[in-house]
Amino acid sequence: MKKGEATKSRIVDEAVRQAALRGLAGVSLSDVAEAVGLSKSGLFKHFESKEDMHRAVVEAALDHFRETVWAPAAALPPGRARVEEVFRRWLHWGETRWSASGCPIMALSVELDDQPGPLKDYLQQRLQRFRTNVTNEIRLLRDPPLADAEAQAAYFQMKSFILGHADARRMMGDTDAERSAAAAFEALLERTSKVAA
Amino acid sequence: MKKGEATKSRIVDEAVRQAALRGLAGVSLSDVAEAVGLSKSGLFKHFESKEDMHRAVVEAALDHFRETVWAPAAALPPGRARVEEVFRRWLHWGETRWSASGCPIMALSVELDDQPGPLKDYLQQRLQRFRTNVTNEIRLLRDPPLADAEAQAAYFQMKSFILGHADARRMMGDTDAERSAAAAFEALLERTSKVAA
DNA sequence: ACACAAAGTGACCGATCGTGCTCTTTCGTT
DNA sequence: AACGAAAGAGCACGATCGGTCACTTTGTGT
Repeated sequence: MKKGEATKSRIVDEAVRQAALRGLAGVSLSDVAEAVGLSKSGLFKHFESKEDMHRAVVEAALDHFRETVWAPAAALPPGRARVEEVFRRWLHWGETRWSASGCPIMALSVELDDQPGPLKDYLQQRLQRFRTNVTNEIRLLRDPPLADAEAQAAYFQMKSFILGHADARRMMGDTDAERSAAAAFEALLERTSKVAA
Repeated sequence: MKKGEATKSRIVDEAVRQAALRGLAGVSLSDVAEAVGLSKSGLFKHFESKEDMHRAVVEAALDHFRETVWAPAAALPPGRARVEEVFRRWLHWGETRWSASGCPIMALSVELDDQPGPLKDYLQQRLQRFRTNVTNEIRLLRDPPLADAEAQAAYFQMKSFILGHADARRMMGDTDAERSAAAAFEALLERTSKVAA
C-alpha cells in the first residue's frame, strides 16, 4: 500500500500546480496523467471521479499552506512573533513554491466563491479556522488583549495586503510589491499594538 | 449595421457574466449562444474565433469599469472628492452589477496573471492607466502634493482593501466586509492627508 | 515462493468542445 | 419594390473531454 500513496500524491501535486495555473475546472485529466507519466485510466485507480480529485486538490493545497505558513509560526512564542512570521511566510509562499503559477489558494478562492457546494464549504471552513487562529494572535498584540472587532479589522487589512501584493506583483508586474506590502503591514502592526487614544 | 452591433453587445455582455463565473476559458460558446437565443454558428458571424471573443470580453469589462467607477468620479473636483468617489464606486460595483458572479476584472486578473500574451498585456496596460489616474488624484490629498512613492503606497493599500473586501464578502461570507473596507480606507485617507511628522 | 490484491495499460464510449460549410431569412439602401 | 449584404440556422467535422471495461503487470503479506 505504499506505491499507491506515493503516486497519488505525485498526481495531486501536479493537479494543484495545474489548478493554480488554469483553475480547477481547467485541469485536464489527460494532461495531469501525461505530466506524471501515467495513462488516463491509471488515474482512475486513485480517484473515483474528477470531483473526487478536485476535493483532493483543495485538501492538499490547504495542507501545504498550513505546514508552510502556519505551523512554523505556531512554534514561535504567542503574539507578535507569530503574527509577523505568518505574514512573512504568507507573503513568500506564493513567490517561492508557486512562483510560476500563483498561489493556488487564491486561485481556488476566486474560482469557488461563486460556486456554492461542498468544495466551497470545505475551503471556507478551513480558511475560517486559519483566520480565527491568526486573529487570536493579533489580539495578543496588546495587553490587555485587543477586542475582537479590532483584531478582526487588523486581520482584514493583513489579508488585504497579501492579496494586494499578489495582484501588484503577478498582474501588474510591480517589482516593489513586496516592499509595499511589508511596509503597509509593519505600519499596521505599529498602529495596532500601540494604544489607540 | 445596427442589428448586428446590438446582438454583438448582448453576446459580449453574457460572455462577460459567464467569464466572471467560470473564467474566460470556461465560457462555452454553446452556453453563451443559448443564453442569448442564438445558434452556435450565429455567434461566429460576430467573432472570428474564440480568442477574438475573449478579447471583446476583456475590453467590455474594462469599458464598463471605466464608465461605472472612473468616469463619474472624474466629473468631481480633483483630489479627495475623486479618490473617495472612486473607492466607494469601486467597492459597490462588484456588489451591485456583479453580485451573482463577482467582479469580472478580478476574475480576469487572477486567470490571466500567469498567462503571458496579448490578452494579459492589454488588461495590464488598461489597469495601469487607471492606477496612474488614481495615484495622481491621491497626490493631491496634500499641499504640496505627495511624493510619488507615498501616493503609490496609498494606492497599493487602497486596491488591497478592495481585494480584501471581495475575498471577505464572497469567499468568507463576511457581511461586515463592506464596513471593514470602508473603515480601513477612511483611516488610510486620514493618515495620508495629514502631515507625516 | 506463492497467491491475491493493487497498480497500471489500451481500446473504446457518448458527450461536448471550437469551427468550418451551405443554405435561408432578414435588414438596410437606393 | 428590389436587390445585395448582413444575420442567423442547420449540419457535420475532428479533437478532446470524463469515464468504463477487460486485461496485464507489479507489488506485498504470509
